[in-house]
Amino acid sequence: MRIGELAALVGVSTRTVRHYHHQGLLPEPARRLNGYREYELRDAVVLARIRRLTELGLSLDEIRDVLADDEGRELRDVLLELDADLARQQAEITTRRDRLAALLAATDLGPDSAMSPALAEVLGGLPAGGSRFAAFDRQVLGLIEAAAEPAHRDGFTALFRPLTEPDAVRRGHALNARMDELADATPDDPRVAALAADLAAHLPDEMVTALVDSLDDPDSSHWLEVTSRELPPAQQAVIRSMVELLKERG
Amino acid sequence: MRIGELAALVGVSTRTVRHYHHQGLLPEPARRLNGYREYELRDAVVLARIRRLTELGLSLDEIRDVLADDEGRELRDVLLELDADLARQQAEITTRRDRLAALLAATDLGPDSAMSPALAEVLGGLPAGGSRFAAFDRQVLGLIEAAAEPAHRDGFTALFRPLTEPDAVRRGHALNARMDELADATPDDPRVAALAADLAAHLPDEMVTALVDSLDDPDSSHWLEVTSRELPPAQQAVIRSMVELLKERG
DNA sequence: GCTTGACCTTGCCGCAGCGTCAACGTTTCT
DNA sequence: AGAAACGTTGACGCTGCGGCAAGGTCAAGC
Repeated sequence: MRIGELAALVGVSTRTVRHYHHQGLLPEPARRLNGYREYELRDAVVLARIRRLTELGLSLDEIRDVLADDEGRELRDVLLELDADLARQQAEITTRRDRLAALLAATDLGPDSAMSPALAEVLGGLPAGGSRFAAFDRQVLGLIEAAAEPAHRDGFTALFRPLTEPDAVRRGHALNARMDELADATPDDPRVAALAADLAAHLPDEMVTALVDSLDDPDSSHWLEVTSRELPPAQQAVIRSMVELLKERG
Repeated sequence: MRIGELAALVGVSTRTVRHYHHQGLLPEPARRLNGYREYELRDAVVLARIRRLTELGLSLDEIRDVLADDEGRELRDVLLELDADLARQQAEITTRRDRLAALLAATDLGPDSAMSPALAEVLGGLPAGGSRFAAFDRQVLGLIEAAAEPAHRDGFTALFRPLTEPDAVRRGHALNARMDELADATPDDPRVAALAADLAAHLPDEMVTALVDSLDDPDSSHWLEVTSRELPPAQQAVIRSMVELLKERG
């Protein structure tokens, strides 16, 4: 048998057969005088076994090990491990499809497409008008939703609750406006402390504890610092001051 | 923000961020005087969106298209297509796990590990003794099981039925022995025609039709020729003769 | 004898999505 | 001043082959 016949017999390409030779999976057969490889039925049997194992999802390395260890319990171990891996993949795909479905449902509703339904609702409550600070809110909320660890997500989302709860939208509008007014102020402006106090006052206790817990993690406090870094100084001062107040409460 | 901060914020490596720049997914930000990239919050938001889409399973190319087409129905189309793809993958993994389970169950039973339970049973019925031809049977059955198209599998497996059915094992033993006797005979030996007739006589009609159908396909008849090629001439003659008899019956 | 076409040979590039050096400059802390 | 921890570009490595290049070989038909 020449390589083309072997390949057709088993249902692979000649390129695949040569690849298996190169990887040491299938031993190189004898050559004819002209250099052609000359296969026997045994080679086809081995090749077919290799194919069956690859179709099950084993890597070529694993198959080489299995074939080398000559039919022992090695195969069982590899197969069990593979099954566990496949189970993991199944669960992963299910998760992804669930998120996809949620995302598709959200795109049917509104333009805030690439976010979770919960966040889209929150953003819908944010005043869309000319507030500069509301735009900042949106960016940070989007980041938290997409990137923060789930453990910290609740704490940080809490920071924005006073601006976004349904019966607080108008109050949130006012708070954002007061932030906007501080764009050109200095950090020692008296309105800074006043606004920080008002923001802190609107946070319910359980959210404060979640937030304070998050801030214990150095990664998270760095998160807060980096995101607020491009705000004007007075606005940064508001946030720092508010966080201090919350830490005292927690 | 420098690249390390950005990466930590979103939860990726700096290598990943640079890779996205290189692929045109994330625009290159302004540089500081020393050449360092200087990021803003907007970049983190975009990066986080890219991550969410990759985690859903979109390719970087697709994500680039989606981001470019700026939130249109493009996204919906891609997501729907992706969901279909994931559904396909799920089905595929389920199939593989089913086969894995069958294979694991088989390895619990006997040493003929990498074959289906049905085939393992058949092989168990084959005489294991010194018959050279029985060894050939094993090889070809293994090949058929693993490699032949399912459509042709039944036809070819049929060829071996007379040797392997439970109440025919002893007869099979005899037939194999008669094949062995022909190892050094010439194709015109009278025992060739006799053995071919006996083999053909033991095939039930429905198997004959399946086999003859398979032989209409040029691929399949080539299959038969290649596998028998390394047999001694008289044994090849038996098979050719038997196939002729079967064609007349079908 | 010559061409044509279907085989075969080796060898190297390409793919996706980064990880992982290498070889070097910058900033920051001590 | 030196070390640690950043940053820069660039190039190779991984999987499982597909595809191409640049030939050599062989059977059939003119």
